[in-house]
Amino acid sequence: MPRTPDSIVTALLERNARVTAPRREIIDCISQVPRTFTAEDVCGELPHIGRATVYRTLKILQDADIICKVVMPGDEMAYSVSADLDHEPGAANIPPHHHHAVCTVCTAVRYFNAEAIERAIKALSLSVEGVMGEIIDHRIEVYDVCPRCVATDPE
Amino acid sequence: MPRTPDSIVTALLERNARVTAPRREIIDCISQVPRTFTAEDVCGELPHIGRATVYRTLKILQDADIICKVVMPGDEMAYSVSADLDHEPGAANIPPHHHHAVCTVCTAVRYFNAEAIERAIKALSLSVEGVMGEIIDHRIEVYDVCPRCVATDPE
DNA sequence: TTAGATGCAAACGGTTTGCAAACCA
DNA sequence: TGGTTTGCAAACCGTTTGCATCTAA
Repeated sequence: MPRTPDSIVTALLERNARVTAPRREIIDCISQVPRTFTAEDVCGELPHIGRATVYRTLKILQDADIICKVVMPGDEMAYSVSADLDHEPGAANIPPHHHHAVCTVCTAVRYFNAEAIERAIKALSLSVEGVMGEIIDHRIEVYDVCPRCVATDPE
Repeated sequence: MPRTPDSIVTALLERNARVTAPRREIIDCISQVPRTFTAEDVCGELPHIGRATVYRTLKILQDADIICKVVMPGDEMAYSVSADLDHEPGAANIPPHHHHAVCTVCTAVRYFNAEAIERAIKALSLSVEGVMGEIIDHRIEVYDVCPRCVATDPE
């Protein structure tokens, strides 16, 4: 379930942040595509909005877990609109633990959380004797060619 | 098996890169500690070496898989000296697939490659129906408190 | 009405580049 | 000796900040 502009506006209001015209435009801009983007991308799309406003707005959205950073194949960072998982039953306001699959062709990001991987990482602390200490957190990025790009690409 | 300055020098020579005095100093500097570092850190430690030289040398070392980038807990990138796995039997010149465990206290990086995790990620493409396409690569960062810091820290 | 948000321009920090001098193989 | 590498300084690029103006609540 992708983020709709409305759900983002609601999330902003819940955090007592004002919903201004520039913010609405930025929200519409980034929720139109499932691909990763940078602050500079948004500035390019919305040249009439001040750079500072774009950067400040993206920071707010990141703090609100509406967008998050993903590591791209070349080690650069980019933003991605988070999946709309916030209102799932039982999740309260804690953003659920998740990982990213990034398409190496179109940069579309999909979210997943595989129990098997979580279990394997927990088991790590035991298996690699003396190497791993107390595991606190982890980050996983999977790079793939997404189903749509697999279907499109001739080879 | 951590990287020794000598093994790094050898790796440079193999790539037909000259081993100059500044490069030696940089190599000694970064192989002295197991912690992550930035270009700026090296510039701070070796102020008599030009910034450009530091940046250029680190880029060469990265291209040679002697150092690599790791994602820190706050999403920033930092360098880490790679484990000296290049000359393992059968590995030829292909740098072996590995992942990072980063200590959230002292930033010490350790390397691991758990088969269980690799298998779990391969299984992903089947388990999350229609979400994952052709998996090309992946990146895992585990954040922990390393054994040494666990032993040191009072709580 | 007013705390909060905007836009501009300037400052900032990290990184890259051009080029003459210095150096390693 | 000749092709690399260095160091400096300037350029560059993405990001942040100060401040006067504007605006959503």
